[in-house]
Amino acid sequence: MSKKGLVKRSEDFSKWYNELVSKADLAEHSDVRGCMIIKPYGYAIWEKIKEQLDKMFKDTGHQNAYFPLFIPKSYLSKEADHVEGFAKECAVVTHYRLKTSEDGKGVVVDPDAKLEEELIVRPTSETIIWNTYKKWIQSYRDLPILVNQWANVVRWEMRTRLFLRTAEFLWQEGHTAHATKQEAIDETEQMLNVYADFVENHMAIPVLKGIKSANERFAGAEETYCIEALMQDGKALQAGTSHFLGQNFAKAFDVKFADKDGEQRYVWATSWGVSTRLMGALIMTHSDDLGLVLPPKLAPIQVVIVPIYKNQEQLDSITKKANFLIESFKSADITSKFDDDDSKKPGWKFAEYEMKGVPLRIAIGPRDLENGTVEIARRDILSKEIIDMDQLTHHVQKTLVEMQANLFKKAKDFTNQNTKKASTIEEMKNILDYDGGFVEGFWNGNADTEQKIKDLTKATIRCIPLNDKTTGNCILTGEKGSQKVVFARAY
RNA sequence: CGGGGUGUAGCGUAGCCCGGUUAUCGCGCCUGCUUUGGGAGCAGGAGGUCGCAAGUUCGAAUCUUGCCACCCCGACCA
Repeated sequence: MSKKGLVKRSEDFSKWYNELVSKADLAEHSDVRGCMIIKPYGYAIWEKIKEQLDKMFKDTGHQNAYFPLFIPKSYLSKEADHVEGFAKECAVVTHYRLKTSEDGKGVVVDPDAKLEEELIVRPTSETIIWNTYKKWIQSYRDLPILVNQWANVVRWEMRTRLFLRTAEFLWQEGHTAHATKQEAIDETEQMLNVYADFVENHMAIPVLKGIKSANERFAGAEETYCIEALMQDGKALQAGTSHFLGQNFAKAFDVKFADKDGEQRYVWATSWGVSTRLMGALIMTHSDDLGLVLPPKLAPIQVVIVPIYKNQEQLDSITKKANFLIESFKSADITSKFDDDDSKKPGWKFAEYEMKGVPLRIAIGPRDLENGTVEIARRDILSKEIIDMDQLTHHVQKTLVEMQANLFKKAKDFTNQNTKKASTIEEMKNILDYDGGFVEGFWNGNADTEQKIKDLTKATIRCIPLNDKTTGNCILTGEKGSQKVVFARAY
C-alpha cells in the first residue's frame, strides 16, 4: 500500500492486505478448507465491535437470543427465492456417527447412522427463526418481536479471503416481527441508521446509504437497504445490510396473528446483519505501509507505554511512573498497557505496536525521568512530541478524540475524491480502470441493462442512494428520466 | 468449476532445466557475553518423511505418471 494514494494493481493490494493481517496478528488461514482462525488480538477488536454494536441494539429495544446451528432441510425449501439464493453454498449434515474402519486404522462414517432428514448448517437463520416465531405469535399483543442473535454461519464459498469471505464467519443477525408494514419498514430503516452510525462514528469509516437493485437484493427480501464503503484500492465493500422481508417468511411459515379487530393477518418481517467482514473494512480503510491503524474507539489497547532503560534502577523508577499513569488512564476510561518485556528492545516494540495499530505510544526513558516528561507518538499521523507528565492524561484524552475524528475525515475526503460522475459507459470504464472508486450515474431500472453494464465494466450497482431522487439519462441506453445510482467494482 | 502457479526446518527461500559426497541461505528458536531513545552485535547450538504414492535408475529434492493441498485470476458471495 502506497502512502501516496491508490494502489491500482489489485494483486499488490491483496498482498499488502494478507501481510498486514498476518503481521498484525489478527488472523490466519486454518488447515480446514476456507476457514479462518481469528487470533486473540484480532478477536479483541471484534469484541470491541460486538460490545458497542450490542449496546446500540439494546438501546433501540432489541434483545439477544440464540437459535440452533442446524436447520432441517425442509425448512429451507419453504421460501422459494431464499432456497435458490443459498442452495449452492450450503454445508449439509447427513450422518450422526462415526465408527472404527474395517482395517482398524482411523474412522469412517457409519452408514447405519444416516439421518432421516438432512440438517443444513445455517447459512443464515431466517427459516429456523420464522419456524419458531410461528409458535410465539398468536396475537397483536405478542408483537413486535425484536430479537438479535450473535452467531456463526457457514457459506461454502469457492474462493476465500481472510475476514472478507470465509466458509465460516461470525456475525449478528437481527430478526424482527411486526404487526404492520410501516412498522417493519421503520425498523429496517432504523437499523440501517444504527449501522451507519456505528460504522461512521465508531469505526471511522464513511458510508453510503442506499437500497439494492432487485438483482443484488437478499434472497427472500422485498427491499434490501445497505451501507457501502470505499476501500483504499478503490473497490467498494458492502459493510452491512438491513432487509425488509415483507410477508414472505410469514406466508412461507404460516405466521399469523389476530389483530385488534379479530382479523387473522400475516406478520411483517425484517432481518439485518453485519459480520466479521467489518474487520476487513477496518483494515482496508485506515491502514498504511507500517501496518494497522485503529480508531481509538475500537483499539483493545489505546495507549502503550514503552520503557527505555539501561539498568534495573532506571527500570524501577520508570515502572513507578508507568503504574501511576496506568491508574490515571484507567480513571479516565483509557485502556493502556505497560510493556516491560525485557526480551524485546524498544525499537522492536515501536515497530510491533505500529503494526498492531495502537493509537498512542508513550516512551519513558532516562531523559524523561530527569525532565518530568514523556515522548508521545501518534499512529495516524506518525507524529512525536514531548509532553509534561502532569498534563499527560488530559492530553491523551484529547488526542484520542482528535484521532477518531481525523481518521474519519481522512477516509471521508478519500471517498469524496474518489466519487465521480459519469454519463457514458466509456467514461465510467475510464474512471474505474484508472482510479476505481464510486461512480455516480443514471440507470433505467432494467435488470438487463444492469447486467450489460456489469459485463462491460465489471462494476455493479452498489446502491440507489437514499434521499436522492435526481433523474437523468441512462448511462447505457441514454433513456431519459432514469434514476441515480452508484456503481463500483466491489469485494 | 474453468485458466495460471506453488509445495524443501516454525516462516521465507536456493538447488530442479542438465540425477551423483553431509540439501543452500536469511529470519525465527536455544545457550553465553555485550547491548537497550526506531525491528541489536558477536560466538556457539538445535531443528528436514525435500507435499503423498508409484515408476525409471547403481543412485531421485532433481526425470515420468497419478493423487493431494494451497495461492492468484475468473464465476459466486456478508
